[in-house]
Amino acid sequence: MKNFIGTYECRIDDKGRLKLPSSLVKQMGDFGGDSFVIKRAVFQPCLEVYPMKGWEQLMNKLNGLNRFIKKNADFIRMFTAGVKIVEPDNAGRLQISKDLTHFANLRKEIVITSAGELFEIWDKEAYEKVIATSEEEFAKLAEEVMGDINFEEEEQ
Amino acid sequence: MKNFIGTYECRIDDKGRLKLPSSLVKQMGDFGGDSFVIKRAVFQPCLEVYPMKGWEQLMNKLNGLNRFIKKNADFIRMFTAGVKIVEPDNAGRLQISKDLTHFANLRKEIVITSAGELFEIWDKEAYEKVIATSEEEFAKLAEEVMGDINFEEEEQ
DNA sequence: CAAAAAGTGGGAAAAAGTGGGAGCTTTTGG
DNA sequence: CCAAAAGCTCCCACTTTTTCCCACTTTTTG
Repeated sequence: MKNFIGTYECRIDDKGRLKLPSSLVKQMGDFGGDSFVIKRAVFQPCLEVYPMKGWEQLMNKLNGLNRFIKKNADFIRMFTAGVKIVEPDNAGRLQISKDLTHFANLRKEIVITSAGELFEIWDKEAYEKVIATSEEEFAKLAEEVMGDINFEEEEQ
Repeated sequence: MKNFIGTYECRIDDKGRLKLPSSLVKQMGDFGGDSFVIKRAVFQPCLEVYPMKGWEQLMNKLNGLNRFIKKNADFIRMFTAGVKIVEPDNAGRLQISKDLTHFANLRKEIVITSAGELFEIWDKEAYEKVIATSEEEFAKLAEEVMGDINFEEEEQ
């Protein structure tokens, strides 16, 4: 499965159009189809953009959940709240709807950061704040998250 | 896996292009492919350059993480902060983007230092400062980091 | 010392980024 | 239910930045 690579700085114009860096536009072309899904992120005040295909796979997983269990139904409803389909215009811009802009606190300066099969859209200020989290915290995270991964079994 | 060897001094021109020492360019050729990933280092104000192949292996590991666990998502974001794809032009220069230049405080004089499967790019002044760290501290580090490694069972 | 390699600089073409108008659709408020 | 306003889309044109290429200077090597 393809992955997005890169962090980019860009901006939103007065009409709410986010100019995607052309490198990202090129990468998006590799995902087959112009359509993408944009939605609120779960843990942070930012937006997530999924290639349609990846989104469908994710939804298939969600649909496997038993909706007769209340918390499953609740989760699905919340997870899919505010989902929109978008596609870049021919100048490589994404129209971001008002409610999403508001949710993620997007102003002029934006940071786009890739995260594997999706990318995130941040207000620059908020992004830098999150990234500037203390080194100790990152070190701790690194150990917790990566500590179990075995780097020996490199299958080149 | 190949490793980079050496420390080099070089400079950035007015257009933000970093001339790589030709010895390094030769080494880079051995990593298969012209593409490299350049990113912010996490613990130091310098940049790191990965051969694309090594980067992809690393990212494959990260992509195995479950992003519905918050600390995983946070870790991925922090680790991939400031990532860009670069490749040397045919004069052996790397274009360093504005934001990365700013992050690492790069001015004219640069030091490149290899660190195994990646190399680091430092502003010369900052580098000298870090290196000037007291010898005792280095000695202590050496014990902590290398003390447990068994040098006997080297295969090949 | 000559020739080759390494390092530097700059200009022009191409690509990326920016802005705005016109018209259609949706929402809001009376 | 209608009118006005706001939101969105599509299109075109202009400005800025980046990329690519070429040519010159400096250093190294035999």
